[in-house]
Amino acid sequence: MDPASYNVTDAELAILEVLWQNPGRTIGEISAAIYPARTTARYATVQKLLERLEAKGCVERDRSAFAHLFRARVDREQLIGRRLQEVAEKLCDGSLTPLLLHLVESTPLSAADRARLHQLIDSAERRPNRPKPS
Amino acid sequence: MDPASYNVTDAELAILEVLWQNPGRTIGEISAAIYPARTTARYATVQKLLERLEAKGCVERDRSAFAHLFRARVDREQLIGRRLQEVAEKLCDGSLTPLLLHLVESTPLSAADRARLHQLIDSAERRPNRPKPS
DNA sequence: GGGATTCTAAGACAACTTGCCTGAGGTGTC
DNA sequence: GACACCTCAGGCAAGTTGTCTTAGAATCCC
Repeated sequence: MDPASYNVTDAELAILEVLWQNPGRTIGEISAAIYPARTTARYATVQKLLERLEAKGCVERDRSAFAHLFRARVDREQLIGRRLQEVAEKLCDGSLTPLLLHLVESTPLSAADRARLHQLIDSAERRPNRPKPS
Repeated sequence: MDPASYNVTDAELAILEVLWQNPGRTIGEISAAIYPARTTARYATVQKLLERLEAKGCVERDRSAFAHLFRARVDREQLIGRRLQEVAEKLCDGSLTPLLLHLVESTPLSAADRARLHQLIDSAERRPNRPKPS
């Protein structure tokens, strides 16, 4: 697995969900948030998953304290972007546009959604390159 | 693997690509299209992949002839839809709308793309349910 | 009709992934 | 110094994935 590939498994994602809501937690805290009973085995499982997440660049570890503190280095939007990119590469020759068209055709949209989309498309006109998510 | 899950691997996708372009082919023909040299081993590999694709409901087999004829039962759009659904379920609580918003914000669009999107969004208003892809 | 070719069917296989766990030791705290 | 909690290193079973082997049957061609 090359670094920064953000190829996150289900169990790893569960940990990221915890870190997104509570940044800077120890293994013990994360383990307690996911599993009700705090056993040594569960603890080690979380540890291993965090180790893999760190190797993938999805999590950073603060080793200054005795109990290391973990923090997510990727947010949900980045993961979404990565997954969409993968789908595009495998099925659409790398282009995201077919995905976009597919979603517009197949997603039921509220009036508010439609209005927001119109607005976003127009603002994209003035912003041809990737925007910062503010 | 439950049927109709459309969980297609890379090697299986390569076979579907062949079948999309040439419907109703034998294993030998598919094998020749993917691998230049037609060895027994490569033949058996294609055979196994087709067997798995059939189990997933992605391919149908016509056993009436001596050499079975294979045909894709899913098209590219269905695969795209399935993958997008998976991403939505894992990262967006099952809703496709966040994916759509993400793509509109991050995909560089041509003027023609934007015009087409505006039109599709408006036509979606009159068609709240899933359309047939004609 | 017999040999070569092509086919089906069944299964073995290694490499990898994924989620989980064990054990051996360090560190802090009362 | 006993106890709780921590790190680190590694093992493991089950599943996935792409590949290959083998055995035997149908077909083709001279």
